[in-house]
Amino acid sequence: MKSEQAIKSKLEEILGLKPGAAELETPPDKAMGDYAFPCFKLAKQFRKAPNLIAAELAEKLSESGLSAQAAGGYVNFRLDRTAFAKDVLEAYEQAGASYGASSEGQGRAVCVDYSSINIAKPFHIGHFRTTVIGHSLCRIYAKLGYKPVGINHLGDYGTQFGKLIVAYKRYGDRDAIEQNPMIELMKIYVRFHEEAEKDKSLEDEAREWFRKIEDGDEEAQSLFEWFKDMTLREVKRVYDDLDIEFDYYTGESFYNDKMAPVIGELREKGLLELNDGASVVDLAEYNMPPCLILKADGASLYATRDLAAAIYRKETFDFAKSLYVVAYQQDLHFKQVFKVLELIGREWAKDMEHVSFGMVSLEDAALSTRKGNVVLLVDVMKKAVEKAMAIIEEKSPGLADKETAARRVGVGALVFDTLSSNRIKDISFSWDRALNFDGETGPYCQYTHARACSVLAKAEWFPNRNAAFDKRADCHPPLHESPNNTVGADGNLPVKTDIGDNLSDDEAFELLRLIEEFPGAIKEAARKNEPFIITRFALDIAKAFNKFYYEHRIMDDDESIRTARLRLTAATRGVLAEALRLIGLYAPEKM
RNA sequence: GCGCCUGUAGCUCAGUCGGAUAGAGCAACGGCCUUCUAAGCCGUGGGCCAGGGGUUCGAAUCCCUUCAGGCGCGCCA
Repeated sequence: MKSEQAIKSKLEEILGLKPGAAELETPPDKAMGDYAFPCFKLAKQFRKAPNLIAAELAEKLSESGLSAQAAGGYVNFRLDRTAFAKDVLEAYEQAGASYGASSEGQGRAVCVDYSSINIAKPFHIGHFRTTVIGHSLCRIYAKLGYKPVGINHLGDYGTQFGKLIVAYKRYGDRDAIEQNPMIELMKIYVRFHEEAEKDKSLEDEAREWFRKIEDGDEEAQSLFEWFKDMTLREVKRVYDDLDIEFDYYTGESFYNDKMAPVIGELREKGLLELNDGASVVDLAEYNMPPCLILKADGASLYATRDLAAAIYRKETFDFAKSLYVVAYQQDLHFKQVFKVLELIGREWAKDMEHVSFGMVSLEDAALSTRKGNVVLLVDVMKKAVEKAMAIIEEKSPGLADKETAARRVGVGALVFDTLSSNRIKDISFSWDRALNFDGETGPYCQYTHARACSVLAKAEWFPNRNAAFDKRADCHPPLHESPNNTVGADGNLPVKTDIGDNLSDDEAFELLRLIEEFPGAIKEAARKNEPFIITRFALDIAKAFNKFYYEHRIMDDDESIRTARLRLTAATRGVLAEALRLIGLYAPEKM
């Protein structure tokens, strides 16, 4: 029996079930078989004990040449591993760069609103989650044939900037701020809040300055632009290290002149009602508090801006999906916004999704810029890279371009750590965990990749070995830049060798099974908007490879064994590199 | 008060559509480098799946309920 699908079809045929009805499971112990079919549900239908059904089924299946065995109420199957190995490797080698890719997106846009930093606020570890989740989703959707549109919805609007100007004019030192913008701006911002406790007039002053920004006052405007420039300059360094590029930096202020139509439409459709002077959309019918659209003084609010932004994005990109990678504190806000869109007849409201995630806390205290209780991302990155460098100096002193390797491994550890549990879970930031390079970590996966590369290099099997490759020898590029189905760029290596039963051992089989599962894992990650599925996959395949590597000598003296194992190594390496790329990690060739 | 989310090993977390004996990593302890990278591999110990009821042949998983924690609930974003 070659594949899971073939087993299912046969079962359905014998039992007279409709296609797709038979579900297979994986037995708890490999010795039992590769797939299992539980017969308990059939007991009622056939009025027979499950173990009897299993026994009869196993007999019938065996008659038709399958390796089926009854065990209690289960029928266990063993695959024809030789044929399976051939199928999986050929599928991979044929697809090459596009293995796991699909065209289901048909080039349609998926808007991903993520990272969305605040101007003049430091990039702290709390922002890291939205940044890496959003980035990974962009790559996953691109893999499935969508066109991701990465939007950094800047927090560039609000009285906070009035406060900052007041703080700057009172306590700011231009040179100090130029030297170390985010830290210094944070300091004066914190000081503003301390002083404002004592002197309420500061708040009024701040509101006045904010009004001046909006009115286009020259001094206010230029100060604001200065804050914005410094923030973007600093944050782009972080994005460079993470290999992130945004398509748009259209922030909140971008929608200032785009809210009138939607407000008008709400009013026209009779959805807007006055309540204590404010204009709201009542959502009691949907078990939600009212959605505030306009303040009593007529000013717009957060929701107003998001409604305008949603409509703008639909009109501009005609998205298939529009995602908001924002912490779960805003669950209600997005529910309200989506509902209001539905109420004004935007049927595409169903295509919007709040990709919410848990809070990041610091030693049991919430992160708060205002209180100055932050861990800056640049500091964490710096420490991680230093640690990676120290390990490289110790273990691979001869490595070329150690700086790049250290940066990729150090940053990779942080990204991987952030993507290594379900989005919804809260995270308590821990230096120990973030800087751990052992066990289920990014460096572990990267190390495994480098190990595989090392074997392939030794066999002179490295894909695409050429001058360009040598220049970037520190770090392997994504799979799509380096299709490794071109095994033997030297042109003298056999690709279509007969695998025979050289890959029928448990360790090779586990790897083949994972390679086969990769395309499904990508789809599931997209369906759930959960990059963690890919993180888990990367760990699984890395573990399986290390086990394989330990149990079997890849560079065996026997040529047919060696070739088969090298093909498996090449495929594993390619899939692992691609999995890492999908969650935003580089896969170094050496480390 | 109301709503949403979370609760699995000392710690951090997996656990698919309800399936066989609940799995990893960290930390602790003990093994494995003259063979392809030891950032690795193997082993040992560690569990009332928060508690209680129910549905089911079968529940960590579904339903009800209690408890604990987090978040949100009109003029911030």
